Amino acid sequence: MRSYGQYCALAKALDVVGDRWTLLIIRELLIRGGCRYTDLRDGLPGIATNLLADRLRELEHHGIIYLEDAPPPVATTLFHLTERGKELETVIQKLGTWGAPLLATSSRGDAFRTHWLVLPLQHNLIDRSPNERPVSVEVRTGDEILTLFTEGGRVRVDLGARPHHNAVIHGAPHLVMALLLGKMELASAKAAGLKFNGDQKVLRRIKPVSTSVS
Amino acid sequence: MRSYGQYCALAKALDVVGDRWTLLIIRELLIRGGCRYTDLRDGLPGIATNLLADRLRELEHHGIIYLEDAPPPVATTLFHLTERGKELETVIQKLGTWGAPLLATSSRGDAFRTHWLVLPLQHNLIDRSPNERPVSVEVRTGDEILTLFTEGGRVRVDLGARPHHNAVIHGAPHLVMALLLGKMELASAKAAGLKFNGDQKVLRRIKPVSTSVS
DNA sequence: CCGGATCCGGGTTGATACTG
DNA sequence: CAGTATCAACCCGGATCCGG
Repeated sequence: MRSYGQYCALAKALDVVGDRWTLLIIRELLIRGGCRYTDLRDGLPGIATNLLADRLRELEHHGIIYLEDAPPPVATTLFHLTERGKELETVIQKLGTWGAPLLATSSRGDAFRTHWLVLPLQHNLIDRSPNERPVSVEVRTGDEILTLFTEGGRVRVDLGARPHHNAVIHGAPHLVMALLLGKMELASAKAAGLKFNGDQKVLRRIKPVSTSVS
Repeated sequence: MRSYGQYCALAKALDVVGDRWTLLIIRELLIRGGCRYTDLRDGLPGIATNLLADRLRELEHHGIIYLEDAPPPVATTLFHLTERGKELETVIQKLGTWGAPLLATSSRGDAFRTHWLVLPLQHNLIDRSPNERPVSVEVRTGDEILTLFTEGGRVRVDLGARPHHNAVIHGAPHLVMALLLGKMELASAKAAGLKFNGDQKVLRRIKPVSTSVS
């Protein structure tokens, strides 16, 4: 992208991360940590492969990501965020919070990846009973499985299943989000097709930070 | 901009404000309030007039701005942010904070407008002695004049001069910012060409929030 | 299969000129 | 003052190809 050429911090930030796809690439790296080229392409449906290669080059040049030559058995290069790159998490969180209301009117043809739920869930959920024993919830939606678990008053969200969990939520992404973010009661969500098994007390314990939307 | 087509709040936000120039237009409206078309063009050096017209149309369509037909004496249309548009201030503040370190290595040919300093100053300065009588500082840099004044523990930054002020700072933008944001001592700033007249105590009273950069 | 590079058609941007 | 019109240059998306 051509530089705005303005002596302004916002313009300078956009010179680096204002390109199309750039912030979405950083979203992927924030969620998943080190990624292979193909992992990124899978998490960014619609991106052209030459654009992904271009963006990764620019991001490395700007010190936002670095490349790791993974040792054998994998023998591939992994892309990681630098510390400077990780500092973009607050930017992405604010943009996501602002954009969350737009999901309500989302078109049905939208692509979806389960791991996209990690950041909004992690930013909005807290453990209301941090002194009781830890609990975890398995979330089955889309093509992958997420696990929510309490940890030090916070709620961590990880990709993949765990051997133990106190409850399982299974259903369409918007129903899962509406239930967990307190926009819908369990009964309504079930009526809309969501399935819930296990201890319902976890829903009173894992709650959104406030009445916030995203 | 073509939609990313992803069921993700970040992608939806970028569908609306991810276009080139869009966030800079919102910056202008945040700083100055209602603007005429020409005000916006002047505050966005480098933008093509057809792009400005396109972006304003899209922003109105998305409910980020609205048009006001200013009554005579001015008899022109003014562009305003809606409440939804004003909610982007936190996004812009985070992006600006992230981008602030990039100003250090800024090229000398960058365009500059004095009012671009309003948001970074207002976000980073507080009144360390909110119970004493209010003070104000006139800042002369670039082509316009700013006035800083304490108000309820905060520091407000407005465009234009005031009849009364306790001190005047006059010099290059980067020196003004370095002094006010605590990155440079007054003596060093003066040695670099900054001029300071009036009560130096205001510099111990109007201070950056922390050691933050932007 | 992985990590791209190359090519091409179409859409977007930027500069300038022009108009009500 | 507030845009529209025009057009060249650039960028994007999709497809294909290629070396490890």
